Amino acid sequence: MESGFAATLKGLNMKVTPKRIAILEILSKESIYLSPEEVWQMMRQRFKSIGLPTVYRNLEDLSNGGAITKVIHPDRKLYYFSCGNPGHHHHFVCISCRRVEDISFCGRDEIENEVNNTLKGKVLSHVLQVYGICNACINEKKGGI
Amino acid sequence: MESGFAATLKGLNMKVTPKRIAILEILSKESIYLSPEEVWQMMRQRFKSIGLPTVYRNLEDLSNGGAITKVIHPDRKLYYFSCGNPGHHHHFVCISCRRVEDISFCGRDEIENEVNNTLKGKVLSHVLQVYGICNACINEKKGGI
DNA sequence: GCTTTAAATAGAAATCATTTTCATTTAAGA
DNA sequence: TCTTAAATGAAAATGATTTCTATTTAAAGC
Repeated sequence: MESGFAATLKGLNMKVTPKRIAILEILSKESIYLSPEEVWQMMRQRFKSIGLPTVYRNLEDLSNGGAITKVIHPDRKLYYFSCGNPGHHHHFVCISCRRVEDISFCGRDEIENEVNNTLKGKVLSHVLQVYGICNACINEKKGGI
Repeated sequence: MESGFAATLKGLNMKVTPKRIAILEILSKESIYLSPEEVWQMMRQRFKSIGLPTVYRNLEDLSNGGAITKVIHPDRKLYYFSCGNPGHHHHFVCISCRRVEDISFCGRDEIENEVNNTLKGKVLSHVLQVYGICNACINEKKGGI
């Protein structure tokens, strides 16, 4: 039997390569978002030869395919994380530890209504992302570390 | 009497310079978002000597002060527009003509509830932006240009 | 108005995240 | 296995954005 990651790649019509599997493994083990550079550093522990462009390319392709997700970050750099939830939804990002959690609130209907009826326009997409402090970081601070 | 732009700058404790006034004038005349480069090109028509870094710095400072607003753009580059609405609100961005319009829907209460009660975290901020086609662009297409 | 001084600016250069190029390797279907 | 398009490594390029430093300027006090 093959790893679920191989099936994921096949589902995206991407060739199943060891490096792509490894990228998916690395991201799925983390509950936080990572930069391409950080993924690359972790890949370098597994592969004697691995180029940073390969990491950039694969992260981009996996993201476009929906296997991983981009974070909207104020510094406008690229960050990715693995999100198992396949449906449309949004994320809570902890600014202290980088943890990403799903939120179910969306507001698509209200947005659709307002754009259709008030602006007389048409909605194509929307982004919603919440920044804050996650439960673990709140408790850590309470405990005084 | 002085332009409202001068008052805006004073309110931000920024010196009132002709270039800052011009940047505010340029952005407030547009209903679309502009890149720093585009603002610079327009500034060069007014000033014989104007550096691109000056435009970048002032756009950044004006944005931090709340006098102008950044667009969240998929290409991760900087874009700014002038938004007179001082309260917390979000924007509809036309992907056809770059027009930016206010939307009143926010969802802050629902988000706050979900993060507090379900994730047991704390909300610090959130971003919401809607992409679509504005009324003018819809009608333009209907007319067949 | 004239001085003073911190802030703003120009111009040039640096930064550096990201992308491109191209030669080589590899996955996977015939 | 053989074939071929796709994936990759390494090096180089790109280009938006930022930094540096000398010069200019806004504006507060005289």
